[in-house]
Amino acid sequence: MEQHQRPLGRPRSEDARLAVLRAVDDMLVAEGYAAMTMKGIAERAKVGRQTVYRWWSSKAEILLEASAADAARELTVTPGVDAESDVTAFLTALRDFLTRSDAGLAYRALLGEAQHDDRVAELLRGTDVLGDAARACIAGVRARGALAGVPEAGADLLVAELVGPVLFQTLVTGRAAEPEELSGMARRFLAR
Amino acid sequence: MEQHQRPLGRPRSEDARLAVLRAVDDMLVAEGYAAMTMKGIAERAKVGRQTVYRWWSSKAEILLEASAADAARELTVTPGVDAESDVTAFLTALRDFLTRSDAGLAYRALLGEAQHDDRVAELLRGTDVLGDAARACIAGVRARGALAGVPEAGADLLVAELVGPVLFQTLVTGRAAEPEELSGMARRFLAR
DNA sequence: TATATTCGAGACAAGCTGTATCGTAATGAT
DNA sequence: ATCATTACGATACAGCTTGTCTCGAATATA
Repeated sequence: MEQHQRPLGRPRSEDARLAVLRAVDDMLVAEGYAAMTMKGIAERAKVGRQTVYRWWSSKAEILLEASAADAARELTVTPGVDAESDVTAFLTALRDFLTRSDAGLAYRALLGEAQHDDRVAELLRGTDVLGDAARACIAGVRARGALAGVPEAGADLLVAELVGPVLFQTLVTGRAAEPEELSGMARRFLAR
Repeated sequence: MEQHQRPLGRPRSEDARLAVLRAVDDMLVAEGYAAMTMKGIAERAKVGRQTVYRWWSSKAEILLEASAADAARELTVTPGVDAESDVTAFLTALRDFLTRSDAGLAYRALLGEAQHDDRVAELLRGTDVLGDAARACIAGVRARGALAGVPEAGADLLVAELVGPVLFQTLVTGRAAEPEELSGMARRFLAR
């Protein structure tokens, strides 16, 4: 009866996969998203061009795979002394992610591409790092008794009000929020 | 002494200029930003390719010129009965702009491009339609006596907290805010 | 008339795209 | 051991866009 637990033929090369992910990571920082090409990625990874196209259909897809894990890790905040400090810590992590981190640079590039490519938009909604991290933060402070008067129903709205201001500052003004601004946002967020 | 009030040589063709702006507007809706090319724009406008490059250096620049005036107009809100209704009206206009309007589609494409092209980022900050409109809204409600306890100093922060949530919903979740959500945002914004 | 600048049109080299094909390598089935 | 199947790196290929350059013609000023 033996069904193939492994598919037929030569197995996918893990070396090639990692080389491609690595190349994309490096090139994003070194040359920027716009200058990155599928051809350049293959050459930098020392990999056949067809091998890239076989497993990914766009540079956005590669970049997402290369940065999603880092993004989630950088946005995970360990609980502190109280709800307000937790929210402040999350907003600080969010600011650092969006303005300083390589994974954040990748996320911004992907979010940008999503604005004029529906396939990338879908892709990005499949792994909503920002939303997931924000929801985790909100669940944490709820477990502490904060936001008691706020119904669970409007969870998406809460996420938007928590993440939106910092996202706006990064995306449109290009300015990183100051610590006092972040703690102010956290205080007002919890005082609703 | 007669200094040239008009520069020497054949003057720029206004017909060609308008034809290019028109072509970009049409193509954005018909084919999307990604499919738009400088070559395609010139052909659609029935204009020489060099003529396009002579006056604009990228499709982003053309698109900004083609949509900035519409954007500013769509984000201008006439004062209503009180501060809260004014803010709600602004947020509603912002939502409609970002999710339904052609000019908003252009703005999202430009903001997206700005995330991986520094020249577009600079360009966009030169004419900050979202920020200007938000500041106008805030100045309006301040003239009504609202936000009295909030110092003028943190104006940028106010703009971010006003615009951020709706921008987040549009850009990352792709969802248009409900009217109750918008009025809730307006109420909380004024209650700080 | 002479000069200067723009116009539409198109040539041109360079680069990327996505697919196809080559011979080779690695794995499972018989 | 041999075969079938799939992935591998490498490369060729047509099609497209890019940005620059050139051409003759048009339209303005001096």
